[in-house]
Amino acid sequence: MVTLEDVARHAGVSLATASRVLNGSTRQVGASLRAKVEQAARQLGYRTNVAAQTLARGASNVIGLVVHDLTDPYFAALADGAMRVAEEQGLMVMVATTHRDPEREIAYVATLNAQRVRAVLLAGSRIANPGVTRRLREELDRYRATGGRIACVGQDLLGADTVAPGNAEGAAELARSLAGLGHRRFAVLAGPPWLITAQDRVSGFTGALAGLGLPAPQLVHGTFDRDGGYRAAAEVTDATCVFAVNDVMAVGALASFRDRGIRVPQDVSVAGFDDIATLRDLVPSLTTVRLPLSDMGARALELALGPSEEAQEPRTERVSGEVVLRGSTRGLTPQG
Amino acid sequence: MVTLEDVARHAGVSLATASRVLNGSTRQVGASLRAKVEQAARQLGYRTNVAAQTLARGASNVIGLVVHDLTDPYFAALADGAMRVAEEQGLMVMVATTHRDPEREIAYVATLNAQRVRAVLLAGSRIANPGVTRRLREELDRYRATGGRIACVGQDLLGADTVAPGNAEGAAELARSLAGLGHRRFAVLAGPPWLITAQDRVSGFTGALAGLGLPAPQLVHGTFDRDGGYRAAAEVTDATCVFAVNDVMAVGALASFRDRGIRVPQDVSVAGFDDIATLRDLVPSLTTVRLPLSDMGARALELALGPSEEAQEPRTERVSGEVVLRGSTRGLTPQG
DNA sequence: GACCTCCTGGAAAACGATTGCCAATCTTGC
DNA sequence: GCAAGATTGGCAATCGTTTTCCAGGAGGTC
Repeated sequence: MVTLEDVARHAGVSLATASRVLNGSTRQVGASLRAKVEQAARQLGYRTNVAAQTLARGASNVIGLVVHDLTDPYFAALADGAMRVAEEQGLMVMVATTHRDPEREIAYVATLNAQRVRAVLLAGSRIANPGVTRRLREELDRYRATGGRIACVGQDLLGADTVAPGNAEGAAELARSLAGLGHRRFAVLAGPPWLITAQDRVSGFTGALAGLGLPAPQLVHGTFDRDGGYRAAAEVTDATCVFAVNDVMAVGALASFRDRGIRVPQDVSVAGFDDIATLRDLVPSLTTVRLPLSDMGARALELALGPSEEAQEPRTERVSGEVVLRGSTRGLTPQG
Repeated sequence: MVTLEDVARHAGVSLATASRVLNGSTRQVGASLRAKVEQAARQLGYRTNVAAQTLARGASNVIGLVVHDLTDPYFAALADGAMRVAEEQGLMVMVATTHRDPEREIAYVATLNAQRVRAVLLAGSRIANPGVTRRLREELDRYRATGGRIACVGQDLLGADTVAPGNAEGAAELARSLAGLGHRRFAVLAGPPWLITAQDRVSGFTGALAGLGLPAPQLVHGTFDRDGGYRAAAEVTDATCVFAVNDVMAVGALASFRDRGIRVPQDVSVAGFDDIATLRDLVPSLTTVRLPLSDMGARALELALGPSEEAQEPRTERVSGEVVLRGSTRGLTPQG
């Protein structure tokens, strides 16, 4: 294991000089010594020991990213955006997946705190559970107290900088668009009642329908994934249009209808949310609300790394979704 | 910033005792002191400084994972499997995405070496470029020389433990299955010529056709992603069955045919490779070769962490793919 | 030529843990 | 009741950097 001391000795300089040459420093080093050190480092195959560097500097070059599930393209896209920014800044990314277990989320924040990561990004919906949220906040506060930076993608519930997708607004806009196509009787595949992202999308959707004087939609709860959409779709009765609160659930719904011989969009229209890139080639192509996921991930990291602005209010940056009408929804004659 | 020394003082014990209580040690500590230390740690909100721990122990609790692109579900599935094992072992995962740039891959290995990660997992196809491969090997050797462990998913080209999918064999088996359906004239959307995974799948496929006495397929090269499949499909002439060397390309091919009014499978059959979970709900559902991606990622990490078996030959573990015939391919009458 | 400033190089003190060794106490077998 | 052995606690060295401070030399000004 080659250490900086080896390099210094080999180059005939002091430890301090070697350090100044090889790792950024404000101090200048004379050209001849500088060359000697660089050559010695190359010859010996020296690699900085980042642990020692982190210890000495008191700051690491790592950021932590906590997501629910990397195989969910939603989180993969967020992660991709965050990693793009991280690379630009010369930072490494430590990824933790909670698989939707809030306890694990808390534990990972503690672990990332122990790692003294520069910033923690929390992606994914908060859950409506005051006890868990309080303990997560405590853990985050502990982290923040020692200089840690935090940003979230999702709801502004943790007193941290947040990139907040316009879930309610996007769903409302979608509801109005679908109503504009002539739909009157809706069902919502609503996901888990405790998931705030799901809640917001449901309430935005139903609120907009109410605003148009339309009857309340049928709500079917279930899991937030493909199978949840599949199962929930089977319980839909008497609707011309089904809104699944995310694209992956919409895919499940499409499969469910297909398996039962119900045609989309002829017999029922289906809409989702997120506009996952991998799913854009579905047939029928999915009407949805587009979120700029990769940019949201990137933006969240930028927020976290931005100027600390001590004691200032945490910033919340709203991102609005854009309704994209595609083949999975069809227009109805006014008589429906 | 609470340090172990603060905890020790607060508990009225020595640094050594506090360390032994709070971080695993073979040494026993008496019950009363142990309780005092634990309480002090809790009260003060102590979090181990992992950088210091890593430095003192000379070993970190982090593994590095190098992938091409996290938004590609292939890599997401591999990463998911690796992270499952990592969590079981109490390790954190640092993820680096190369976006298929081999220079970045080399640079990331150097960075992960500097981080003194316990193991590096290299996922994704090697490229057929001796110069780059040599420099990557040099960097890996440097890492290995200091005790680093390495495993790959893909080709056994780096002298490291490898989980090697049976690309050639799987493609050959697929070719035989498709021939069994009556197909005689094939096209292969072959991806980039320098990508070894793509090469292997192409050669396995064409080899099997030759073995059956069938004419060589039309080869169309292109990028390894959805758009590559889309574009390559447009150049196919006179084939009853198209093999895209991965599922994502097959999705592009399906879209291309659809856009041009060519029906799948009535007018042409399409097959892919990998059996990506997110794409299982496509219509027509994709004939493909299933790889246990998540398990492969998990296995790779297990190999890397396994007993070091000094100077032993690197182990290569073969994983075979399983042909899954689905709706995107149809049987032809013997006359074709 | 004296004095001051600026610049470069090195010695040594952190940074926050782990752990080898020694000493003190407690068991245990006789 | 005592020696030998087993436990337990603490001191201090160590891990590989960064960075503060100090010393010496070069260059500039009066």
